[in-house]
Formats: sequence, C-alpha cells, structure tokens
Amino acid sequence: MENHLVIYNTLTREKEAFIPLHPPFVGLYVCGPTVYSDAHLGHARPAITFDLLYRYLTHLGYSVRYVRNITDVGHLENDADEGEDKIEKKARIEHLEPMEVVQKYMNTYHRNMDQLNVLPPSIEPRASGHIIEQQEFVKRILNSGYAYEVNGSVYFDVVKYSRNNSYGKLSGRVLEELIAGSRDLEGAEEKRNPFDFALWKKASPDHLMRWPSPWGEGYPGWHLECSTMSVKYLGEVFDIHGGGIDLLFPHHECEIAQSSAAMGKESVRYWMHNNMITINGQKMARSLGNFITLDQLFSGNHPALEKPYSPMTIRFFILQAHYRSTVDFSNDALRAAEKGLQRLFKGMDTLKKLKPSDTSSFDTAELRRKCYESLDDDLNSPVLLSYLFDGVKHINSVNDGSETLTSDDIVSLKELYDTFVYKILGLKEESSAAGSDKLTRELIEMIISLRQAAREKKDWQTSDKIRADLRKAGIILKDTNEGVNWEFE
RNA sequence: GGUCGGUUGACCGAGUGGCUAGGUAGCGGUCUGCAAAACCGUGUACGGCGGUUCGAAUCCGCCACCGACCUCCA
Repeated sequence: MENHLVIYNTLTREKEAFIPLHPPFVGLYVCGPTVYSDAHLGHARPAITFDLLYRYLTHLGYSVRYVRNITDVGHLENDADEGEDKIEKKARIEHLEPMEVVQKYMNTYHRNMDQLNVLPPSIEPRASGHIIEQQEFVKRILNSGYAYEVNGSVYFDVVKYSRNNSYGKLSGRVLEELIAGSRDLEGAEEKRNPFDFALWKKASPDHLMRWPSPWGEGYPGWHLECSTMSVKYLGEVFDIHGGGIDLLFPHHECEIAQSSAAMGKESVRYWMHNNMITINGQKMARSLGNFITLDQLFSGNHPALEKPYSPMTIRFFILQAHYRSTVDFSNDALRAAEKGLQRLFKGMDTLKKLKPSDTSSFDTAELRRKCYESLDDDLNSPVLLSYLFDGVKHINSVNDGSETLTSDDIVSLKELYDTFVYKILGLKEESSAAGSDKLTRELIEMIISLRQAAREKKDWQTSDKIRADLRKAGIILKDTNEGVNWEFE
C-alpha cells in the first residue's frame, strides 16, 4: 500500500514520510480525557485532529486500530504525585461514588464527541480496567532495575534511567537542568529524586479507589496506563501516538521512559501533538477557569458567548487552523466559521443542480490532486478547505453560466466533495429546524402558507407583517426562487 | 530564570526567497414587490532595526512584545 503522507514527528522535530510498521495495518494511540468534569472546547481539538487522521488513513485504505483511553483513576490534583485524585475529589464534592463521576462525565464526553461527528475509537480502554496489566508493567520495570519500592509505593528512577537513556529527548529537556531548576518537594521524601514519578502509589486509609498489589493496597500512577494499554492493544512497537502538546512533558516523556525501561525499546514511531485553543491569547483550561464547555458552546449559555454555535461550526472552526498552531477563540472567529461552513454546503448543494456542458472550463483532476496534496502535507486542513472553496467559486460560476463542466466532471466533483467534506473532514449538514419539535414545525409551515397566499394576492402589508412578527419570535424567513426557507435565529 | 514556539491586512487563518491561500466583515454590482439570503467583483498585509541576496514578509543577527512547557491540564 502506498501513500504520500508526511507527518511532523515531535520526536525528531521534522516532517517525515509516514511508513507504517505492518501495512495495511496502522496502530494509533491517543490520550483521551480524564473524566472528572464536563468536556470543554479544548477536548474538541485532539478529538477532531486525530479523528481527521483516523479518517484519512482509513480513506487511504489502511486498517487502523485507533485506541483512545479514558483516564478514570490515578490522575492526581497537585504536585508531583501528591494531592488528591481528581476523580475522588469530585466524588467527595458531589457525594458520588468515584465510578459514578467517571460514568457521568464519560457519558457527556461521548455525547459531545458524537455531536462533533467524531468517530468512536476502535478500543476505548479504561485505566481502572487494566490494573493487573499495569501491575505487570511495574514488575517489568522493577525487574529491569529502573524502579524502586518505598513504603508500598513504587517510583521510577529517572536518574538511573538517564544514565543509559535520554530522558528528555521528546520534550527537549535536560535532566540536570530540571534538577537544578526544581524546588524541594515537601512530603515527597520517599522519592530519591524530585523527578522520579510514581508507577504505583500506596493508598492512604481514606483513599477510595484502591486495589491489592504485591506492594500493598494502592492505585496506579497516571503515566502508566498509556504505556500499558497501548502496548496491550497495539503491540510493543506501534505507529502513532497522539495527544495535546501540554502532555509532552512530563506525561509522554515518562511514557517513553517506562516503555524503554520495561521492554528495552521504545514503543512509539511517530509522536504527534496538537496545539492548544486559546481564549484572549491565553490557554483555555479547566485549571485556569477560562474554559467553555461544549454544552455551553452548543447552547450559547456562557457570558463570553454572544450566541450558540453548532457542533459543526466548532468542528469547522478547528479544521480551519492547522493542528500544530494555536487557535484563538472569539465570537467573531466562530461567526466567520459558521458563515464559511454555510458557503461550503451551499456550494455542494449547487453542485447537485449543475447543468452539464460539452467541455469543462476548469480542471477537476487538478483540484483533486491539490486536495490530496494538502492533507498529505501533515494534515493541512486549512489549505484543503481553501482549495474546496476555490472549487465552490468554480461551481457557482458554472451555475451562473460563466464556466462549464462536462457531466463526467460534475460526477467526479460530487464524488470529490462527498469524500473530502463528509468522509474525511467529517463535516455534516445540520438543519437549524431540526431541533424543533413536530408541532412547532407544522405551525410555522402553516403560517408560511398563509403568508404565501397573501403574497400571491400581492398583499404585501399582510405578508410583511407576518414576516416581521415571526422575526420578533426568532424565526427568520427568506424568500427564494425555490420557495420560502425558514430558520431559527 | 530555563527550554520551545509565535508576531501576517478590520477579524480569523495558510503559505512561500521572486508567480504575493482561503473564510468572515466592509465596499460596489446582479437578482428580488420590499427585506433577507444568494451570487459576482474588489483589498499587494506580513512586529522593529540591521545584514545576506539581482530580489525577503519568507534566510541570518539583534531588539520588542505575546504564548506554551518547566506543578495538574486536551
């Protein structure tokens, strides 16, 4: 199987030709969410970025096994390996079982991803479901001599590891500098070094999530789940590991260390990192308190939002920027995305109605070539969209009679847009009337038909009053050649 | 403080050593009973100062500003 895909590998800091280890199979692992609160705009970025990759690789003919985990244990609140488990903390606040918290926010995440038309992964493993495997992984690291046990906890020995390995190779850190720049951590005396990290943590008496282990009752360290589950489902060496750039250090650095220590080799061949979404130039994050949840975005129910934005608007907005760039949130940008997406869909609508000619005045094969070229270049979706918009301009010109297309080219163009817009970019048309109930729709249709009767009698006064009154009720009418369109404001 | 990245027209956002994306908004037009929508046309912008070059916004140096990571975060 052949491809011309080039992807930017964070490990080498270069664009590299993508050559799968075992074609036609591709193994893809992406860090999923820690499910302790509602999914926000930031979660949409990696989900959509790697959904695009998953869809494109599949389109190219690969059988992709896409693994995206759910972190439901072991992700701590505070200082390195100190502080409360995020999920346990939330459980205490909401008076729920930790697994109720997990279930609740996992459900929300799944619903939001579905709204964004993000395909579900092939496997969605949970950390709590792989405790045994994680313990086995810890044993392997202990056997290799790169971990030590203290008081029922097991830590990874970063200093020892870095003697024979390059800790920091992914993130560009130098251990000596990290140590020099670090402060002493209170309560972390168990560690030989502040940069050692927990593989297994002893559970304090009041800790809720706990499992028996050779080292006593405890729970796994956060970094461990990804190393363990990726290897379990994708093999000791696999093709692509993705995630947010904020996970580069320490999370992914620790993953490399764990896998190298346990298996004597690295698991990941291509590391890919999506950049952040910013709001007013600053990262959007739960911890900064400036985040907007996806439900808020879809409903418009947030002080920073001037209106609701549909899931496809969000998806388009994210795809309009390259995944390695930051993208700044604003109402203006969202509104522009909303309009742009409409233009794209209108163009595809027009395409369906084009009248064929004997000749074509522009080269559809060239457009197709450019579309592939853009995605092959490290998933450059903004450039792909620019070509698709160029195509829309041609389509509209054909519709106006200033350009022509043969029937073969029209068929080919339809196929091209279906493939790239629906299948690869994962965009779909949303009807603004879809959210309304049947009764409302029927009542509006009835009012419109009364207005049409008035219009036929050229009773513009009645006609305009109906239009104006509906406008006040938040319903917008548009008279077109094909009849009346309506939508909610 | 260390490491890395960025600074593009009104806004968002690509990209390239010379052929100077795309979207949105604005302006002009077409269409329409009016309105809206739609469509067409229209904008030589790349932080500052030097340097390399026939030519730089694109390469190099310095400066300024912004951000990310260095503690949890997608």
